[in-house]
Amino acid sequence: MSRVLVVDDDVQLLRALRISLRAAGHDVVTAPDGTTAVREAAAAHPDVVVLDLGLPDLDGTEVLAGLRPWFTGPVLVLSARADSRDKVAALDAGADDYVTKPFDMAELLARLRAAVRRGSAEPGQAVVVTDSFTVDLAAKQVTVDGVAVRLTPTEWALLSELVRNPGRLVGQRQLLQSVWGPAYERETNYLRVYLAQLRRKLEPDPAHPRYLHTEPGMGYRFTP
Amino acid sequence: MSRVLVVDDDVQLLRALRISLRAAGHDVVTAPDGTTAVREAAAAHPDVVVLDLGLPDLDGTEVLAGLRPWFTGPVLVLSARADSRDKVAALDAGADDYVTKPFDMAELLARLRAAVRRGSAEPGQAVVVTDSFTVDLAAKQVTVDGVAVRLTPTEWALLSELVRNPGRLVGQRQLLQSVWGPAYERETNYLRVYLAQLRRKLEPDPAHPRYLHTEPGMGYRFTP
DNA sequence: GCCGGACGTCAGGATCGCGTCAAGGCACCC
DNA sequence: GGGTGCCTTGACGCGATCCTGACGTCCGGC
Repeated sequence: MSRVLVVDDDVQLLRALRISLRAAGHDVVTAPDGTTAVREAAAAHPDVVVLDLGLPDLDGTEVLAGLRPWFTGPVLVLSARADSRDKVAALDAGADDYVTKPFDMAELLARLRAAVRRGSAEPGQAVVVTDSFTVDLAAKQVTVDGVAVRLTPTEWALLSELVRNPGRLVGQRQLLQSVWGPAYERETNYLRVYLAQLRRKLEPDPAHPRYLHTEPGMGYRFTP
Repeated sequence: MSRVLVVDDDVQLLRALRISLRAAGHDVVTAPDGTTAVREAAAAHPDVVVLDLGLPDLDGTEVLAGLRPWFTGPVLVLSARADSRDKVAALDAGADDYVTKPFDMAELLARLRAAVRRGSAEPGQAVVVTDSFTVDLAAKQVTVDGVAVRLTPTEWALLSELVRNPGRLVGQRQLLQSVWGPAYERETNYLRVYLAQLRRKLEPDPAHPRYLHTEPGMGYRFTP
C-alpha cells in the first residue's frame, strides 16, 4: 500500500506499531532516533512518517525542521505531552497531525489513512532545474551556471517555499508564515528585501526577473 | 486568508469560534444544522469546513457524505464523543481531523492551519477551461491562447467568484460582498468597471461577450 | 416619440504596493 | 576587542492600481 517510516525509541511500541502497520498492508521502516530518522527518510523515500517527539538525541521540532524542506508527505507526530502549546508548536513546525500517548491503535491507523488519502499527491521533485540555476531541496544546495551559491538560512527558507510550488502563486501570508512564523504575517517588507537578494543571486538579469515573478498585491510565483 | 464554514448548533461556541477565526484572518460563514451546512458549503465555497458531529437534524457522517462527493477541501470534525470508534468512523467517512470537546482554541487554530496548508498543496483539479481562456484557481493563473495574463487582485477576486459558479447567475450583491465586503453592496458601478476590464483581457470580442454575460438588474453569469 | 433606469466606456487623480538602498543591532568567531 | 555576516527597520521614488465622476448607449414602459 504505502511505505511508513516509524521513528520511536521505545522498542515495545515500535514492535506493536510495526505489526499493526504491516497487518494494515503498509511497508514499514523504523528509526530509533532523530539522526537516523532523517537519514532513513532520505534513503527509503517513505510516503508518510510517524514521529515520536521524545527522542534521545534531537528535539522533535528539530527532526521536523530536518525533514520538511524536502519531504512533502504527511508527518504524524506522537507525543506523551498533552499540553496544547506543544501541539501548536509541532503543528506549526510542519506536522500534519498530533496524537498523544497512550493512543488507540485503531484511531492511529484511521488518522494515518486520512493523512495518506489527502497526501496522495505526487511525491514532489527533490531537484528543480531551470535554464540558469538548479535547486536541490534535499541537499540544500543551489548552483548557478554550475557553480555553487551560498544562501543565508532565511533566503533558503524563502526560496524553497517558492520552488516547492512551481508555477503556483504563493501568497505573501503563506510565505511570511512559513519562513518567519504566524506572528509576522504583515511584514511584507521582509519579502521585498529577501526577494531582491534572491534575484540578485539567481536571476540572470535581476532587474527583469525571469523566474521569481511578483504579482502585485497577491504574492510571488516561481516559474520554471 | 481563507474562508471557513463553521457548522455547530451551540450558539455560544459558534460565537467564540467566529471571533477567534476572524482574529486569525479567516473569512467565516456559519450554519446551525446539517441541511443548511450543505447548502452553505455549495453557496459560499469555503476552503475548509469545521463540522460538529452533534447536530439537531442530521448525523455527522450524513453531512460528511453530503459534502464529500464534490467538496475537496479539508473537513475538521468537532465532537463531544471521545470514543475511538467514533473517531475512526468519522475519519474514514472523509474527515481530515477529529477534535474532542472541550478543546483548546489555540490547538484548533493550529490544526486548521495544518489542514489548510496541506489542502492547498493539492494539485489543481480546480482548472476551468473555455475555448479561448483557462483559469487555474489553485495556481491563481489565467492564460489566453496559451499565454499568461496578469490580473490585478480585484480582477482576480471577481473572476474567481464568477468562475466558481459556472453557468449559474451570481447576484450583484454576492459579487460586491465577496470582493469588496458587505459595506459596498450598492456600488454596482464597481462591477461595471471591472467586468469591462476582465472582458477586455479575456474575451475574444469584448464588445460582444461570449463567456462573461450580463443579466440586467440581476447580476452576471459565466458560461463555459 | 419621450423618458427613466441600467449598463458600458473613458480618463484623471489619490493611493497603494513594490524595488532599492543604507544604517543599526545582534550573534558568532577569531 | 575587533571583525564579519545576517537580520531587521526605515525612508524614498516610481509605477500600477483603485476609485470616482461624467458621458453615451441601449431598452422597456408610458
